[in-house]
Amino acid sequence: MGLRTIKAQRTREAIIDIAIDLFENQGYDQTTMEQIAEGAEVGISTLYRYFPSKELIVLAPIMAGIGGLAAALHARPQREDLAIALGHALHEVLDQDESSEQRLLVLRAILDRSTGPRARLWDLWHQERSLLEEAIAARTGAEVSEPWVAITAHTTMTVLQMALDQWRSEVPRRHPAEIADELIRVYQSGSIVIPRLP
Amino acid sequence: MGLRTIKAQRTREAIIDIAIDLFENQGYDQTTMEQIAEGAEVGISTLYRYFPSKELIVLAPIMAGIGGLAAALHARPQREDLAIALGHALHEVLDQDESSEQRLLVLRAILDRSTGPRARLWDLWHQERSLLEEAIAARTGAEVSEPWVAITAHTTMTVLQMALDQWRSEVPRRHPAEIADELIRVYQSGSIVIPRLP
DNA sequence: TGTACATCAGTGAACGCGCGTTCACTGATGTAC
DNA sequence: TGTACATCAGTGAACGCGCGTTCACTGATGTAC
Repeated sequence: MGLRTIKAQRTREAIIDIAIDLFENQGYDQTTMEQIAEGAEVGISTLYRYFPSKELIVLAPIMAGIGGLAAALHARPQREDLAIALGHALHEVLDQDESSEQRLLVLRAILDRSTGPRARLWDLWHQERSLLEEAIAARTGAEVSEPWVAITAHTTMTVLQMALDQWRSEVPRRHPAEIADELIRVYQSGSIVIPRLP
Repeated sequence: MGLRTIKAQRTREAIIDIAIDLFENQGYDQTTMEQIAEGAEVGISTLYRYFPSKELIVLAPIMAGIGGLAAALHARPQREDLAIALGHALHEVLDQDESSEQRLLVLRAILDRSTGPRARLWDLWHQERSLLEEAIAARTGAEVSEPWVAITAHTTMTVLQMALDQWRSEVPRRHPAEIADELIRVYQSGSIVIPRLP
């Protein structure tokens, strides 16, 4: 990697770091792009070279971590059973190193307090689910329109989401993947209450 | 109801009608509050008397229809089995008259094309799920933190969401509640693929 | 190793834009007597 | 039934604000020879 690229990465990191810092301390809405630029010691126009919008400064690092579930499924060997492959994919996405875990916590705390980006995050989740549906269909040869495909995708995303939610609220924290396993066991126990026909 | 109230409702309806019309024909982002005010023949400040933001003009009618699942559950008799009560609640929320169904279709089409309000809608869904968790916990005496409560709420919301998604894509359209019933049957058949422990 | 040129990160200043707020005001509707 | 007052929908015009865009430019890094 050339020096130019390294410097560019440093700038990008600097922007994210200072932005998260400001968002955390004075709130997302109260932080202006001007302040971020000032803090990162770059011009405002440089900000927009790296991030097309203010929202994406917060969301990019989150999606780098959480997104990619569909990709993880694609990467599993073809002959592997779908349910098992989904389990592996979940684990891969939930395996984060310590430092990104810390950052994730801060980011989610910021999002909880700012509707705009939080809502945008849900939108990205929905896009990811859509991708997952396609990946499931592609792997099994099923049509995306078949109900079970959507149900499987929904359920998998639910496990992912619940695992992270649970993980955030725990003290002391277990590993997210561990929590996901527990949830999967609850599902498999068959004791789930779901709506019944009236 | 007094004349004053009636007139106010008319104004509110006029605003929504013209706004939806404009959003549909020229796009949400391309429509300004000024145009809406002009079309509804009121001042801009009047707009903000009825809707705190541009987004809520689109979302208010949607949430009036879809929201209220938690409330519907609360309204079910206490002694009724939870699963059955959830089934009823779903039906009540999905039972719409013909005209609101039509409007719902237009609204969702608008949302599909405009990230901002669509994302906000997901956020409202999440809030509704949160309310549903509380309602479930309250009814059963369970703690909100118990995993099965969250799973049940998630699953119920999923059925609701999938029913509406499926309904939107069908030609000819069945009744949404009918589709929900079919989904419930798929769930109960036990043939759902969910992630398995690796 | 040096030179000439290409590429690209970063600049900075100006600007358009539309959302949402504010406020003192008008006039119709509602109510108390 | 009439009068005096209270309430509240609607006005309109001005404004703050910050996001995102634009563009011609600089200077460091990269590359071809």
